[in-house]
Amino acid sequence: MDTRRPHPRPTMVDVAKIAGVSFKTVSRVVNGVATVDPVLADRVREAAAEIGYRPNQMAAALKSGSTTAMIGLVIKDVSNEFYAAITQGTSEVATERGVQLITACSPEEEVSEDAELATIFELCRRRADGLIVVPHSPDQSSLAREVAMGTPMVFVDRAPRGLAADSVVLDNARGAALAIHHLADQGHERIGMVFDSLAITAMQQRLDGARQQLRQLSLTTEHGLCRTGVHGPEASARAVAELLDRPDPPSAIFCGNNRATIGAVEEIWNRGADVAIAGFDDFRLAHLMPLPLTLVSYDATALGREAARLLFARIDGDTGPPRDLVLPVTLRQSGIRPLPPSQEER
Amino acid sequence: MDTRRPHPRPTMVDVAKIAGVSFKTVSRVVNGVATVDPVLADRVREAAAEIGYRPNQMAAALKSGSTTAMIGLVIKDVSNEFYAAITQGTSEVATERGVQLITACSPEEEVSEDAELATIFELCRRRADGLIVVPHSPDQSSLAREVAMGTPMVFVDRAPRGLAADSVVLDNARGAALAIHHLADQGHERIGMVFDSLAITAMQQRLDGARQQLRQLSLTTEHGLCRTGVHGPEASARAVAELLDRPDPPSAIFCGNNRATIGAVEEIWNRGADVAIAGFDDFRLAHLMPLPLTLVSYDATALGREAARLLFARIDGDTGPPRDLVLPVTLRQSGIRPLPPSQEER
DNA sequence: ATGAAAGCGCTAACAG
DNA sequence: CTGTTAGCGCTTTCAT
Repeated sequence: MDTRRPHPRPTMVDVAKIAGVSFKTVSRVVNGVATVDPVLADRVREAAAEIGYRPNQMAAALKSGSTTAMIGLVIKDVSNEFYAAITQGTSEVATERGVQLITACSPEEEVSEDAELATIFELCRRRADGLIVVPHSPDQSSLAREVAMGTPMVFVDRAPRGLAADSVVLDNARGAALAIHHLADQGHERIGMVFDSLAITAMQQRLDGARQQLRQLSLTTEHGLCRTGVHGPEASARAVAELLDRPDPPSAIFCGNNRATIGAVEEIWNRGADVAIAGFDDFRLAHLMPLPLTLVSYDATALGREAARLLFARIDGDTGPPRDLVLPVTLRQSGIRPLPPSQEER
Repeated sequence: MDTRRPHPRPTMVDVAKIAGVSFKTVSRVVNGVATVDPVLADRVREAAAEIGYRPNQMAAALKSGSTTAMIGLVIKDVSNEFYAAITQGTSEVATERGVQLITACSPEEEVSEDAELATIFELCRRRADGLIVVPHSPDQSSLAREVAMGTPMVFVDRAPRGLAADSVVLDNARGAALAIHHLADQGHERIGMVFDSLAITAMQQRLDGARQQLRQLSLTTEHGLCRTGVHGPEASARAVAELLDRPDPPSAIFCGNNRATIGAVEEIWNRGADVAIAGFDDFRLAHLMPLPLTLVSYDATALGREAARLLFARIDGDTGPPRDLVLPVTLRQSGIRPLPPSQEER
């Protein structure tokens, strides 16, 4: 492979030659050190502009103890609204600090534990100043050494296991409880539930929160009304169909995440059934869904933002005990009423 | 700032010391050079694993002519479905090549030309092997030097101006023409139009395509029926309201992008008006919109994927003339009928 | 205020 | 097959 560049990038030495100074003076000017003769500084800047000099950030970062001014973000899939929001939040804070974001997403549906580890190690090889990880592996203990060696990590949406590190998560149990409570308030006594895999901590917490609230309200928690391991809208639509086809169908459905909610909307709309829907996660266009929806809403961007803040605190030397931030959730009414012009409440 | 790391990252020398070899042998093992005594190689690997050695990729990339194995992606806002898809496509191809993606998004609504340039230069300073840019500035001529110095760039959604570089764009004019043609087929003779700022090339092309098709069909192109500079769903809803409040309202609306389409859906649904909607851009959940929709659809992920392919070809030394890839668009019916159980066509 | 020399962690000639 | 010697582009002592 011919790796010669047409016009190789100029270095400080090239600039120095043109400006007629030593390359150290160039370094000073580039770094904005004040103790440089203004005349020389101008000459250097001129020379730099003339040949299009761009300081090599990677070379600068090589000096030990210095920073690469990059942080890594390990997520599953940016095209997912939830991860995109996290990315956005992280990116905002990083940009404020002049830090670049390396986004490493694993496109595969099922991220293997090894793949996730490999991605994280790769980011360590690049000497990212820190990592924000939305973990999918059950255990993070193998990362302890990387953290100890100076790559702080913050975990999002799921606290780390086997590793003392910061995390930012949602108040999952409470959100689910709120939703169940609301449905019960509406008079529903048989509530069906649809959850993604319980291997996802958040999902387990939501299920727990919902179950506890059901018990507290003395409503049924029979197993037949609860589907788990439901992945994606299509699977959710099928699960909802099965629930509604039971001899004793639920009159309301609680969905563990937005994809499940969407599947439920599809199925219930297609049947024209009168079944109330509540779901965890808000989503864009929820307000235009053809059915009324009760959603557990929260600021997904804040997950990324807060994670970034925690991370930068660590990068800046904070050595306090791990912090677990729990972001609040609220209940929100969404969706539209089936008949456009009439504005009456249900 | 105390930048000491608790346990500084070990280097090749550290590994070499433990394995009792020269650090060059470590280098060979790490790089998988075959000509190493298997016994020594094993000892090196063992030592490396023992102390958690991670080769410093940045130091390796310092050697002239080598690559950083990172490419930059310059977009406006990942939380936008369109950009997220581009990111996803780019990421997939990059991952295949073992290349990391630096995502640089400008969170501001109005990205200044300078900010965009600064972002690109920053990525050059980091010596990204190449850049994928969704440009918002009107002119790219100031990037010529960076390209000449070895940072190839591929532009997405908009061809570069003042710079000979590859681009991947949509067949905007054709998509708009298709949509107009379809509306005309449905019997609509007065078609209103809502576009975002025409400074966005794609928007101008869509308008041009629509206008030409209208003329070809001998339909009205009166200025009062066409709104431009409409940014976001709310503005679009207002624009649509104005169009519908005219003494001679259109019976159909064509929207220049998905955000405009969403605004139109909101407004038309709220009024319960019988107005047909067509729009550029497909979007998730379009199939659950409460009104029938005709959408100009395309594979947004492919934009990123093809851009990445072009970029890697350049990185691999392709010096052919710039290529402009035009990705096809198709018309798709979406949305649902207002009354759930009845399946009759309109 | 400026420059010379050393070294960051690694790769790439060259020797041994 | 292995080790030595130079750099890569920059920052950081330490002199001048």
